[in-house]
Amino acid sequence: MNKPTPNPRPDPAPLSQPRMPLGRRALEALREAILTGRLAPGERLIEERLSADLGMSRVPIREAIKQLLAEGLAVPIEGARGVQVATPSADFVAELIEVRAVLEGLNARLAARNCAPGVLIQIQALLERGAALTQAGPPEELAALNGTYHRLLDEAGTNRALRELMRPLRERTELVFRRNSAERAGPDWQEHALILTAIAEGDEELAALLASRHVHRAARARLK
Amino acid sequence: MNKPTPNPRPDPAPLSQPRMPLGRRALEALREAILTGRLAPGERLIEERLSADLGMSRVPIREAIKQLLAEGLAVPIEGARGVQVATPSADFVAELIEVRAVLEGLNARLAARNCAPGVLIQIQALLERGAALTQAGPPEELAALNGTYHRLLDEAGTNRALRELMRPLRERTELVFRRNSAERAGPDWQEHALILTAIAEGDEELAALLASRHVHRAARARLK
DNA sequence: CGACCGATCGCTGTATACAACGATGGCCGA
DNA sequence: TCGGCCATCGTTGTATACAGCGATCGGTCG
Repeated sequence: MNKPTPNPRPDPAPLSQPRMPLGRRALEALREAILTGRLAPGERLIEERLSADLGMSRVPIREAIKQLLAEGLAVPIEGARGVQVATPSADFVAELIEVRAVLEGLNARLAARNCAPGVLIQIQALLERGAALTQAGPPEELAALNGTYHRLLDEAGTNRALRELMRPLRERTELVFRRNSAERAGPDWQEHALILTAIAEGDEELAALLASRHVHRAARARLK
Repeated sequence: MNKPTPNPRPDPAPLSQPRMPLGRRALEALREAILTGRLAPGERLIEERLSADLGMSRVPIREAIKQLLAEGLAVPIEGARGVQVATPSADFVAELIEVRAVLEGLNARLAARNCAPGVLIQIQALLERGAALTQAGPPEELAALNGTYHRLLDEAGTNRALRELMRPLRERTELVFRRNSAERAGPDWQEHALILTAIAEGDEELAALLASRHVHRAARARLK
């Protein structure tokens, strides 16, 4: 009964089902639960409870929670043991936005400088689909589209270090703005198109400025 | 009620904090080992071995290694299980520098805008001590001074989100540049003084520009 | 009736045990 | 002699067990 698998499975597994380590599955499950609000901000993350919910032992859960702490989606409970879903203060959100604006600006600048044309075309197509859905599209589809947009834009930036830093930043702001994101979708997509144009024309300065301003504007619009 | 400690207490090194959780102690020990080069870049991190070395079980070690992965000081081994100390390629270092330059620029800008005078005075004093040590000081003392400088500058920036991002970035570049850092100390300290002056005068633009350029220049000087 | 004090319990920190997977080296057959 | 297969082992993934700490609640004493 020899299972000859000398091949180191290059199968790009359909995320999170078959052969992925439990720790990673737990992480994705928890992250998704937090970002969709199924785990509300301030809610405590109890290892035992979560392990029962997800059908695994506490060990992978613990691992996932530690990762969430590193990403800033969860925070240690003030003055006690335990962890809860992050509830960033308004001050802290402002600080996050300031950093994110600068980094999105850098990313747009790098994209304008280095981006391969193929990626630009992909983004262009995505933007058109997004603009069409802006009016009547189901919210979760729009959110998914937004995620894809940012992933492509990261790729366009061609800076892995930057990519690593931006992902958690985006998730943290998403965690805060999730509720009021739908209504702002229209202006957002318009600005995205402008940024893309600047990138396509190789105008570093303009692309950086537009991207940076976009972050500030989008945040302000959702805060009032 | 006396403490019946059937627990064998092998703490011959009470130096590293009395009541700190083991996971944190492991993390600090490993981080320090990596940054000082006692764990060389490319060296594999074996849980069992490290747990024996540090006198604890694999669990806290595992936790620490996961954290190092999140910070980028360690990376998963390509195409196999296991983790090794990071060995950033020249390309990746360039990307790190680009990001760091932007963030140090932002930090200097924020410091110029918001910094409390008390912190400035502290940094001023530090710089003078550093300048004095530049010629003949022992290398590790200079390194410690440099660390203190950056911590104070972070505090001056008054942005926690930024602080969180910068620390691992600095450590990753430090990991690469460790060897050739001593000889560049002189010019570094001079530039530090210039940046501080700009901050003290509230000149955001200049402070940001100087800080950003300083990162690029220091990196270039260490790469040739 | 109120406040302090102690037992209980829920949860996390840590250790140990076991399973699974891949790598390595030796052995056998061609 | 060389190539392929098999046993073994090293290392990580996962589960379970236990200890310790803090919070909560009930009881007793002022």
